[in-house]
Amino acid sequence: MSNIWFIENVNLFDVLCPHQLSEYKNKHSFRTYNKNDFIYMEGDSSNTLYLIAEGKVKIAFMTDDSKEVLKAVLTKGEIFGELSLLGETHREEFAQALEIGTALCPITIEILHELMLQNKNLSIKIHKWIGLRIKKIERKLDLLVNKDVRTRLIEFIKELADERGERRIDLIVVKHPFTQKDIADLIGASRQTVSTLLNDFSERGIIKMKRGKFILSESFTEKLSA
Amino acid sequence: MSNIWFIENVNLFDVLCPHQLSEYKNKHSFRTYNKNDFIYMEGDSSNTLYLIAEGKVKIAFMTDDSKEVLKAVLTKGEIFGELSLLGETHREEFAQALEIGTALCPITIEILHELMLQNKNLSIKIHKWIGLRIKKIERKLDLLVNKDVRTRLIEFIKELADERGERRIDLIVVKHPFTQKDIADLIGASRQTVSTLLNDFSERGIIKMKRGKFILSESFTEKLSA
DNA sequence: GTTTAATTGTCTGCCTGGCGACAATTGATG
DNA sequence: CATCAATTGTCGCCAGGCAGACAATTAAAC
Repeated sequence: MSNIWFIENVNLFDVLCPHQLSEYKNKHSFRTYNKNDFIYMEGDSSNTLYLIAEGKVKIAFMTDDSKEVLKAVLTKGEIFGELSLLGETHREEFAQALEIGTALCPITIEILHELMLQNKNLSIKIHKWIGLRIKKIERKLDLLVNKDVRTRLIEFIKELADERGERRIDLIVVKHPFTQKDIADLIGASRQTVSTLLNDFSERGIIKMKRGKFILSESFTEKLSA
Repeated sequence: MSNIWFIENVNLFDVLCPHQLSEYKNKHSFRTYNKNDFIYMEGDSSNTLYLIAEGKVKIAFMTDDSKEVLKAVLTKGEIFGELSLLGETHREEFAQALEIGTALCPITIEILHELMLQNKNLSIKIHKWIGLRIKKIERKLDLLVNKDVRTRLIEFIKELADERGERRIDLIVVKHPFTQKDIADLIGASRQTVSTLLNDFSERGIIKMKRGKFILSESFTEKLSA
C-alpha cells in the first residue's frame, strides 16, 4: 500500500474556514483557549467541527481503567471533531488545548450542511477527506499488525515529512507537536524504544533532531530503509 | 471505549438492496461468482459498491514484498467496496469470492448518488454507517496498541457475537467465515497463539467451537475476563 | 468411500521490545 | 537567573508471543 492517496491534498481547511474568505473577515472571532482547557469532553453532544488556526490540540480518550489513550496531537491547519458529521451524537473522546493562545474556528454541522448544499464542490472535498482519513487509519492498522517498531517509526516520520515537511535545499525541515512519548503512543511502542531508535538514526547521520523538530536529508527514506 | 456505537444498527443492506423492494424484484439479477473469482483487483476503477446476498468474500491487498494482507472476510448481509463513495478512484485492495455461488448485488456510485438525492433518509444512514466504520477501525487500533493478544481475541469474539450471534436459551451461537489463521491475521497475532488461546478458553468451558462456529454462554464475557 | 488438501493442535527455542530505575538534559515559570 | 517539572537517554531483566517443525484432525474433491 503506497502513499498515493495522500498526494491529492484536499485542503479542506482553506475551503472551510470562513475567516479565509475576505467577505467574512472580522464577522466573528476565533475562539481561543488556554493551556489545558478542554474543547470538548467525552459525552458532550457532538455537533461541531473545529479548524485549528493556532496552537496545539490533543485528542484522547479514557479507558475503563481510567488510563488515557492518545489518538492524535494536532496543530495549525488541521481539523478535528469531524465525526459529528457522520452521525455521532455524543463525543467518545476529549479534545484539549495544549498551549496558551490555541485558537479554533468552530463550525456547527448545521452550518456545514448548509454550506455543503450550496456548494457541491465542498461536499465532494469533504467526502474525499473522509475517504483519506479511512485510508490513513487502515494504513496505520496494517503497520501495527505487520511491521516492527523500527519500521513503524520510519513510516511515522515519512508521513510527518509528507504532511508538514518544509523542503529546503537538499533537506526537509519538519516541525511537529509531538514528544517522544506521544510518538511512542501513536505508533504503539514504548517511550524508551522510540528514544533509542531515534538516537540510532541520529548517530548514523540520517536525521537530526531537536524537540519538536526533525531535519531530514532528501534521501532519508533510502538511508532509513538500509 | 465501549460498544455503544454499535447498538444503533443502521442496517444499510435492507435499505439499499433493490431486490428487497418488491417493485424492483426480478428487474435485474444478482451477479454470481465461483470460488476464487476476483470481484475486483488492485488498480481497478473504483465505482461500485457491493452487497453480499450469499457466499463469502475476502478483502485483502498485497504488500510491496508480495505478501497478502487480509483486511476482512465478509458474508451475507455485509457491504464492501464502499470507499468508491468516498473519492477513491482506483481500488487499493482486491476482493475475491471464497465459495461457489457467491452472489452479490452491485450498486454503482452514480445510482447510489441518485438514490441519496431522492432519499434523504438513505443519505443519513450511509453517513452513519461510515461513522460506525471509522469508530470500529479506531477501536481496533486501540486494541492493537494497548492490549495483549488474549484480550484482542476476546474482544474479537465479543464483536462477532454482537454482529452475528444468534441468541438461544442461555447461549449464543455464532456462525462465522473465519479460519483460525484468518482470526490471527485480523487481530495481529500468530496462528499458533490463537489456536492455543481458543483451546484454553474451550478447556475452561467458556466457549465451545467447531470450524466456522462458536457457541458461547450468555455470561461468557465475564468468564473470559476472569 | 478414498484420497488429498486444508485446517488445527502442540512443543521448543528464541528474540523483540516492554518495563522499571535512574541520570541527564531541556525548557518553562516565577 | 534560579528552580523545578517535563522530557529525553540508557541500562538490564525478562515475558509475551513468533517461527519452525510435525502430528492429528477435518472437510473437500473425486
